[in-house]
Amino acid sequence: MTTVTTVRSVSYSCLMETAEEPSLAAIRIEAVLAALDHPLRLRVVRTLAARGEMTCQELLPDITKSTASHHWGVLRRSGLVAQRREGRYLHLTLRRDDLDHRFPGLLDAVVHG
Amino acid sequence: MTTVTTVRSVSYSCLMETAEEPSLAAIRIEAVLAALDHPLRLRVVRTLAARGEMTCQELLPDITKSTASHHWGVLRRSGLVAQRREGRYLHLTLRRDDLDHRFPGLLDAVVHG
DNA sequence: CCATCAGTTCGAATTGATTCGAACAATAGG
DNA sequence: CCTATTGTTCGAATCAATTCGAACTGATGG
Repeated sequence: MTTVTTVRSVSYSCLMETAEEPSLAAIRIEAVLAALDHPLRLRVVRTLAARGEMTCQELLPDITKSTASHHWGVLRRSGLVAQRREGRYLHLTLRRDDLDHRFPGLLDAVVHG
Repeated sequence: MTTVTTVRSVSYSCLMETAEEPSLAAIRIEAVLAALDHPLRLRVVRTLAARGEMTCQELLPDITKSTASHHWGVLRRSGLVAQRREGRYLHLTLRRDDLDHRFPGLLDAVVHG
C-alpha cells in the first residue's frame, strides 16, 4: 500500500507572480466595473478607502484563503488595488491617485454610494 | 389526436409593467455597477450617451428580442435608462441628470473610458 | 534543518448570469 | 375584425463566475 503523492513540480513555475497590476494608462474601465460587481470586492474597496493600507487577513478574515486569493487577483488585475510585500504579509492599498486621475469621481461614487 | 394548446391566461397578469425604474434617491450603486458589467449593456449606455434617445431596434438590431428585453430590464431597474412609449415603439434614454446628480463623474468615466 | 504561516494555484463542484424559442399582450393599420 | 409588429414573460439550456479543499511556494523563526 503506497501513498500516491502527486508532485506538480513544473506547473507551479509562475507562482507568486510579481505585480500583475496594470500601469496607469493600461487600466480599463471594463475590468474596474467587473471587479466592483461583487459584494466582497466592493466591501474591500470601501474598507481600503476608509482605513488605508491593510493586510489580507484584516480585510477578509472570515473567508477561505483560496477564495480570498481569487478576489485579490481580480482586484489587482483590474487596477483597483496595489500590493506591497512585507515579509510573509501582503499589504493592500487602493490606487486612489491613479483611479482619480484616470476616472475622476468614480471612486467617490463607489465609496459614498 | 388533439393539439394541446397550453393557455397561460393567469400568469401573464403583470405584463408590460409600467415604469419599474427606481426614483432618483432609490438608485443603488451596486445595481448600476452590475448593469454596466456586460459588453452589450455598456455599449448601449455609450451609444445613448452619444446619440440621445433611441428605439430598442436601433440600439440592438442583431440581438434576439427576448435577450434584448432582458438587458432593457436590467438597465431600467438599475436606474441607468428610462423608457418612453410611443405607439408600438419603446424609446430609451440615459438618465444622465439623475446619474450625474447621484454619482458625479461616473457616467463620464464609463463613457470616455 | 524543520515546522509554521501567508498567499497562490489547480481541479472540481456549485451557483449565478446569459441566451434562445415559444407563447403572450398591446398597439397599429388595413 | 384580422394581421403584422414591438416588446415582455416563461422555461430550459448553455455558459461564466464563484467557492472550496488539497498541494504548493516562499518567508519566518526556533
